[in-house]
Amino acid sequence: MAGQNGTTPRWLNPAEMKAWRRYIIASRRLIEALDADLENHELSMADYEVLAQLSDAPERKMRMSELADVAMLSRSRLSHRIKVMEKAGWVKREACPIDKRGFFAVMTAKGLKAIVAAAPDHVESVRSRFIDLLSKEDQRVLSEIFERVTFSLKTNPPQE
Amino acid sequence: MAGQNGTTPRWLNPAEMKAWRRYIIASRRLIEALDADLENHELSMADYEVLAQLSDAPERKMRMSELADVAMLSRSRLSHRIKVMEKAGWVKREACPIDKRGFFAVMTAKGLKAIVAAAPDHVESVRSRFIDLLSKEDQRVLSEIFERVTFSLKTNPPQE
DNA sequence: CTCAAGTAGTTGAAAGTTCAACATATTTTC
DNA sequence: GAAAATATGTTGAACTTTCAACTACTTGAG
Repeated sequence: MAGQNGTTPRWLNPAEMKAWRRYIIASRRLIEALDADLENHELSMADYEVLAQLSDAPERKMRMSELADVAMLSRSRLSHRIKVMEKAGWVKREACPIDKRGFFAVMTAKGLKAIVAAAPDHVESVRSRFIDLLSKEDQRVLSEIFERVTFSLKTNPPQE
Repeated sequence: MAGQNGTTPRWLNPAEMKAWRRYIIASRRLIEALDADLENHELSMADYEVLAQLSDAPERKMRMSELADVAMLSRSRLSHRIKVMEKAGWVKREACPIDKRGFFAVMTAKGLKAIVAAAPDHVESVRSRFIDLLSKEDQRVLSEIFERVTFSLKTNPPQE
């Protein structure tokens, strides 16, 4: 765990504080904006991610737990969400014949249509609000930074 | 608004895609980890932010709507949250004598104790999971990037 | 002064998320 | 090959967040 011991805290100096606050605040606003942009297609970012992952999967279907992993949702959350998306007609469930515990989420034609309609706008949104603001060098630095962050989290995961 | 016109979409090239996905995925995991670290103090990031802002305010009190702004919460959400935090004994509400519509959220001694207890751990958590992974140059680049993002969002806000 | 418009904040209901418990099936172990 | 341990996925309840409506007050125009 982080901190927790009795040593004096290593507070952030001004440059560190600036980097941290700008990053965290801008990121929240960015996500908000991307979400708002997607609203035109009646999709949340999470729903978009689910559909995008399905559209890339072989036969446009994927086991629930794998889908939960790649879309970074808890199983429970995915299960609830798929129920809603099923009602909207974007996906359906299909029992797995090999593992009788398992289910596939399968994208429907309507779901495909929805993601195909949303994708260009979403990409344009990501581009104009983020990617286009980065130089090639910025892209490189950013990739490296967040690769390090991910690696470090893997090495030192929270909680037990 | 982004996209929405009939031109062919400017898809992301591999380097752009890598930068984007690493950033967005690592950021989500980072937030998760920071939240998990805070759980030892029975605080969410949002509650932490509210208490931190209050502890910096004159007399440790702030008008509801200002607090909502600086903590990046909707008024409604803050209102609900303050109700819970009041029950926990961290804050109380106080009517504003000048503007009779208004209320202050005021931090209690117990609230101060909670944030003072949590802050060192939280800072250590931010440090070890993020700041310590950045060189001075990384910090600088990051600050600039996200300053641009914020500026661009201000210039070109979502929705209407 | 008075009325219209705007601002502060709360509320309850709806929607979304988390949590723990559960049913069912598979895998492992002895 | 049975029993124990694990894995898949769902469920309902509790909690959180959003949304739209609302009250009460302030401000500004004429």
